[in-house]
Parts: sequence; structure tokens; C-alpha cells
Amino acid sequence: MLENQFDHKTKEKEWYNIWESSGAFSAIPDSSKKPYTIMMPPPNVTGNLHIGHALTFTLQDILIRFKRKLGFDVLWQPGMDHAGIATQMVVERNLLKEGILRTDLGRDEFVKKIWEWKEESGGMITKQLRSLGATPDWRRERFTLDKGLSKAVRKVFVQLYNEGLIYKDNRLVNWDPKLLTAISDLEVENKSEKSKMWYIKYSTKDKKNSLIVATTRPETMLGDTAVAVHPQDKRYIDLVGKTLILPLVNREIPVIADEYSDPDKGSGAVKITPGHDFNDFEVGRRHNLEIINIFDENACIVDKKFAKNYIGLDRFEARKKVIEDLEKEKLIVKIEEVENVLPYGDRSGVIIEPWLMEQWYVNAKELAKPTIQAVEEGKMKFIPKNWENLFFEWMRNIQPWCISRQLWWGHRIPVWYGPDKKIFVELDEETALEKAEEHYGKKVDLQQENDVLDTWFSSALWPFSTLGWPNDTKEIEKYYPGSVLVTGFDIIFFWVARMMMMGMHFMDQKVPFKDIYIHGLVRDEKGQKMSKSKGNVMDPLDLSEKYGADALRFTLAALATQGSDIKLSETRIAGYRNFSTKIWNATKFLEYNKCIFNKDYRPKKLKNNINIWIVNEFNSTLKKIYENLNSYKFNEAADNIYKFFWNSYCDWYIELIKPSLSEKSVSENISEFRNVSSWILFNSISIINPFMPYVTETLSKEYFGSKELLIVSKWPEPCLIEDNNIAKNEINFLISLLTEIRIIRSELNIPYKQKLELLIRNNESLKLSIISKYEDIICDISKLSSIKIISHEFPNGSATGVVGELSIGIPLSGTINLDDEIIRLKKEINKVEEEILKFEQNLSNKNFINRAPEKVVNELKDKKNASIDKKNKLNEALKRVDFKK
RNA sequence: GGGCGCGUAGCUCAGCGGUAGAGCACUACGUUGACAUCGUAGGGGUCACAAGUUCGAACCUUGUCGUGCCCA
Repeated sequence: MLENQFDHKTKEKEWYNIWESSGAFSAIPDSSKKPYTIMMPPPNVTGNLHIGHALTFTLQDILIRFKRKLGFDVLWQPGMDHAGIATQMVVERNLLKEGILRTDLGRDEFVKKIWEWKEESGGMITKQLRSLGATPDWRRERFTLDKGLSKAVRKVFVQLYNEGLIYKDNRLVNWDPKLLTAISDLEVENKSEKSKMWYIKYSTKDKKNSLIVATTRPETMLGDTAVAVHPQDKRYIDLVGKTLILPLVNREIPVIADEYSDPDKGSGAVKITPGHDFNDFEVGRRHNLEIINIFDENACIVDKKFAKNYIGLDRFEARKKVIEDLEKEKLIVKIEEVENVLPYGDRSGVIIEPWLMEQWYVNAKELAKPTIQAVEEGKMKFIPKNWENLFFEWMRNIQPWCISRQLWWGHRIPVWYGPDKKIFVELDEETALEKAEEHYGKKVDLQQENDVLDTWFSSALWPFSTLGWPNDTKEIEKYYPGSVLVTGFDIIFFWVARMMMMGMHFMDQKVPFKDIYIHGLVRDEKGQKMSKSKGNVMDPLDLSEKYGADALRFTLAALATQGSDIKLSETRIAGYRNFSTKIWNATKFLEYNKCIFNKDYRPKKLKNNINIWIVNEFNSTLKKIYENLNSYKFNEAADNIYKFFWNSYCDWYIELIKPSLSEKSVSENISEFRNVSSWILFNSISIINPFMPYVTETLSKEYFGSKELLIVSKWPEPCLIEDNNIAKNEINFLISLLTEIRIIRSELNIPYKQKLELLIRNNESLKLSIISKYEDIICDISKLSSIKIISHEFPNGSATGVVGELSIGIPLSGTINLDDEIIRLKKEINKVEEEILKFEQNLSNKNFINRAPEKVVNELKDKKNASIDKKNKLNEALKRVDFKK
């Protein structure tokens, strides 16, 4: 006997362990099955599962479970990302609680601490993913810093260096003065803020003239090496070439003409600080300006030559003092409130400082070329397609990728420096030493590069490094390229594009994945981003605990429409929890009625049209779900399942067969009903399984007694049976008849238990045979005492309904309020009249008749005739009731 | 400023050329042997606005307004 309710809390743990230990998650490279591969986007080792993870991993798991049941050899490759900056920050923060600084420990000790932390508390997500029911091949779990992957990283670095695609360059970088490292431009978040614009007066050397520069960063004037005006700007044309005296520091700087200066912005004259601004840096290059660095790594003033009064002040203190000093000299002529865009480090949250230094770069432009072509040629497809535009936009304007980071946690760059700073780029220190010995003719000490690589450098290799590259493996042979990459749009550039570049370059120009399914962001029900500070975060683990993982998964799938974000509300989850309860209860019903099919049973040569009908409904649902899942329409697939199971199977099929299953009934078809009802149920839970794995697996075992796990059982095949339309028409008619009787009962407030007599006029339809065929069922469901075929008019005072071409009547005893019936009929007549009017509008239009397809015109004519017929019948009925009154 | 979306029932969203749909919420009735985490019935929409294309527009085109995101 099934429990009264499904207890998700205990069942989820039980099943997960059974699945995992059964080996169901394992990819089998030696099998002859076709591969289906998804590379899991490796979550941060520091991360905790949030609702965005829940969405992306649920969708991936649905695909994986679907394909597994279809008989593919599936590989869902799990793993984690070492997340350089984030992880280093976490451990540093922990150490700080004990008053220890990273520098107190030294590099090796500190890295050891991080590994210790990783073993103990890293990778929470992989544990949490299990409670969602995700089924990746855990035995293949990889970490971007483990041995094999590190080897791949070094190999890639060395090769790209030898190919000239990695190089060292001295240029401005995005410097994070809190984390003390360079970051890539993708890791900079530009935020618009209110700030001030100061207008400062700079005088010419001869003191005859002056001009006003406008700036939001007055402290950088200490490093100014020019003032630029637009070459066509008449206001300043005479000043070009003159020399200015930079206030406060009394340095001589030129006025230059450069189109970078915007005459409409500020004063039209702009100060140029090539050492601390990306645009100014370019201007400086064009005009051979001196680059003065005024900041140290902490963004504190260091310049001794010109800024000695400010030494040691950080950039914000320096700003204050510069303004004070300028005010003393009455050089500030105006202060304006403006909207200004400021660059923030996405990890540290502090303002990024452009800073001149040597870093390692990847020539991304070169690597991007083949990927652009591959997307153009359709070798890789974005779904939805509109993301391709954004992809092209970015890839065609891609900048050199700064890959070195001044951190301790990460892949140390495989570069060694000789005593004379000669560079040796090799796979390991041993080889570097050998090469150095060859070069210098003697043994020398080498100094390894201190910097580590950007974390995305290693995750860019994920699609092949996890498969064993650089070794030749059967995994690479079989599982590369992946079938689909599922991810959010926020990392298209960080990760997706970089995987494309590296994948194609190192895997023989083969793309890393064929499809790229981009899903939306999960927002709260008001459409706001979830964030801790807003307090609107929804924790997937809490939700799963409360409603069950099945309900959460189904909800996420049902809301995952292509191309839009997901606004998640808890009531929706509760609604789908109810769906899982519905499945449970339907099974209980079958259990009470001994509906269980023998495992060899297949519906064939069915006698009863109710059964034929539901089997056909199931077939068409199966087809829709198959197509929708294959085209990543998760919401539609979820909807197909929901509607079929609840509306067709529970609301109608089970209701229709109930009378035939009862002990009292002497149905000769009872075994067919039992077989079909349970066969449909079993196959339904099989297709629901990828969405709701737990409740379905439980029923498969506890009700159907399956020995085989549902997770690995075959996806159902359509069961073709003879006939379609006879059964379909018959059951649809039956449904509309029952519905009409229900409406009459409901609108006339006829007590549920009151038995009624149903009258059918026999001159109106061939449907009589159907009615007599299902007489018992109709009487039972509609609580009728009898059905009578009459040849005369309905007695006065009957409630009347119209079902297709058929009129039905229900004689009412005096207790029924006839006014209600009049109101009801009038309302319905109104409705039909409105319909007829609409049809007539179209049909009276000659253009419509002439130009619309014949099929459409005929359909409309039929509909109109049917409506007129219905109207007439309703009018007759109204007359009778009115007359009686 | 540039680009991409979105404005459909009270709420969250489907539909994207042929009589406006779902879930939740709401109203009424109902515990008969699957299910009150339920059933039956019902109310509720000039599909943001305007013009155009079309026999026909929520759907295609253009513009306006509102709103969100990305980039500068």
C-alpha cells in the first residue's frame, strides 16, 4: 500500500544514494551508444547554491535524464572552478580573524592554507546539487587546479607563447588597489553615479592667458602632462602650442590639439593624464607625452618630484587636499553636479585605478576569428538566436586579454627568468633549467614568474581538459565536442567565448559544443534582481525543503521560456507541488481499483473507445514533449505534461472509467481498463521523471514494483493503435454532454445528490447511439435516474441545453427557480448572438470571401451555422420556460 | 549616446496573422471510496497608445510613451 502522502524529505535522500551507487550517472566511453555531452559550468569552489544555479542545473539535468532515457551514453561533466580572487579573499578574511596576514605566512604557507580550506569547506555546491537531484558523473569530477588540468594550462600557455599569441606588454591595466592585482576589463563593473565636476583655471606661462579645464578627478592633475582642446575649437585655437603652468606643482605642460577633446563637454578643454586614464593614455601616445605615475599599488600618492606635499595620501584624501589648495589659490571657478560613470572591481567593490605596468596578454583578436566564422556558418548555434548579435559585437571588437594576476592562488605562469631577465617559457622548471643551461653554457638559477593566470584561462579549457587533454583519450574522441552548453548570458564573454577560442585552437578547429542554450536570470516576483542587501533572495535549499525538489524543478522548467528572465514566486512552486500530489493520488486511485498492468502488456487492439482516446492523447503528448525538449522549450514541455496528466488523464479519463471499475459494475472490459489506465500512468511517470525524478521513481518502485530504476528505464515509445477519429469524436461528444449537464446543475443550483432525468430528442442526431453506449457512465457521473429518448417536445419547465446539434432536456420539479433558468438561457443566447455577429461581419465581407483561403471561409460558415442552430434551440427553450411561468 | 528586450485577466506569464489562453488569486456550490496540496461551475481583458500593411492584426511595419538589461 502506498503511503497516504509522498514524503519528499526522506525519499529524496534515499533515492539519490540508490541512483548514485547504481552507477546510473556514469558515462561509459566503451559503450556503443551514441554520446550526449554537457559540460557543467564549474561553479566556484567558494560558492553556495543559489537559485540561479538551481535553474541552470535543473535544465541541464532534465536534458541529461531525457537523453539518458532515450538511450544515449550521456556524460554530464561536473567540477569546480578554483576562482582565484574569490577564494584567496575568503581565506585571507578567515586568517585576518586570527590577526594573520597573508604576507606573514609567505606564499607557500598561504597556498597550503587555501588547500586546507578547500578540503574542509570548499565545494558546498556539489553537495547541494545532489539535493536538487542533479545527476552528473561525479566519478569524473574535476577541479581547475588539479594535476591534469594544470598540465593542460601550462601546455596551452607554452604553445600560445611560442605561436606569438601570448606576450608581455607594458600598458595601462585595470588595477584593483584593494586586492592588489590587475583584472580584465570584463571584471570591471561600470556604475553611473552622481559626482562633482570641478572647473579649474590653468594659466599660461606668460600669465597673459588662461583656460579652464573640467575634471571629475582633480587629484590626477598632479600627473597631468598636457591639456587638450579640439583642433576646430575657435575658442582655444590661439592657445594651441602655448605652455601652461600646472597649478600646485608648477610644472610646464603644453596645450595640444586632439579630437579626443569634446568641445561640448565641460569647458571644451581637457586635462591629459596619460598615466592614469585609458583615453589620456592614447592621447599621450599620439603626442609623445611624458607618462607620470603618481600612485603606488595602494593608490596612494608616491610621486616625489612634483607631488611631495601629497605623498602618502590615498586618492580620495589627495583629492580633498588638492581641492583645498586650489581653492586657497582661487583657481576653482565652478563646481557642477554631474552623472559620472565609475569603474568598480566586481570582486573588491573598490574603484579601479588605471595603472601602467607590465602584464601578460592573449591576442584574443586572432583567436576570435575562427569562432566568429563558426557561429556565422552555424557550426555553433545560440538559442535563442538573438544572442548571436551580442556575441558578434563583442568578438569583433575584442581587446587583448590580460591574463596575469598578482595573486598567489591559481596557476603560476610557466615562465622563468634568467639572471639577465631572459625569458624561458616551458612546461616545467626542469625543462626551463635545461634550456637555460643550453643557453648560458652553464647551470644558472632561474626565477619563476610570480604572477598566476586569470581563472578563466583554465576554465576556457574545460571542454577538453576535463576529458584528459593533452593526452589522447577515448573520452576526447567520444565526448568532444559537447552537445549543448547551458548557461546564463552573463558569462557569454567571460567563459563561453573563451571556451570557443581555446577549443577551436587546440582541438583542430573543432568547436567545443554545437548548441549554446542561454537561459534567463532568476528574479523575484517583482522582477528585481535577487540580492542579499535587498533581502529578496530565495534559497533553493529552503524551497526544496518546503515543497520538495520535484516541485522546485518543475517550476523552474515551467517558467523557463526562451529569451526572457524568470520571475519566481512561491505560489507557483506550491502549485506544482500540488501537481506532484496529484500524481501520487491518481496512483492511489489505481491501487484501490487494482489497476496494474503486467509488464509485457502493450495496448493493442483495444475494444473500448475511452481507452483508445486516452492512448492517442498520450501519443500526441509524447510527441510534443519530445520535440519541445529537443528544441529547449522547457516551459512548453512542462505544460504538455501538466495538461495531459491533470486535464486529460485525471479530470476525464479516470472519471470516465470510474463507473466501469466499481465492484458493482459487471463490465466485461474491466481488465482492459485496468491495463490501459495503469499503462498510461506508468508511461506518464516515465516522461515526468526527468522533471520530477523523486516522486516518479518512488511510484515506479512502490506501485509498479519495477526492478529497473526509472532513471535508466527507456523513454516511452508511441503506441500506435488503429482508429483515431471515431474514438476522439465519441469521447469529445461525451465530454461536452457531461459538461452541459454540469453547467445546468451548477447554474440552477440543483443539489448534487438530486437525481435527475435526462431527455433526449430522438429526431436530432446520430449521437443517440453514443449515448446509449455510454448510458451507465453518463447516469453515474451525472447522477441521473434515467435517460429517455422522446419524440415530442420537452415538457414545460424543463431546463434545456444544447450539445452540438443535440438538444437535451431536464424536467425540473417545482422546487427549482425558473427565473434562474431564464437568466441562464438569456445569458447563453447573448453569448451565441455575439459570436454569430462576429462571424457574419466576416462572411458578409466580399473581400473576405474572395481572398481568404477557402478552408478558412468554410470553417467559419460551419461555425456560424452551428451557432445559429444553437441559438434557435436556446430560444425554443426560453419560450417554454417563459410560457410555463 | 549606441544596442537588445519587454509592455496581454488583480498577480506571474504563454500565444506571435484566422472567434483572446494557463497557473495563482477571486466568487458560488460541493467532503460520493484517489486527491480540500481537491472537485464542479463562474466573474474578470478596447492584448500600452497612434498610424499603416492585410479580406482579417495581440501577432507584421513605423512612430510615441512607459520599463528593464547590456555597452560607451
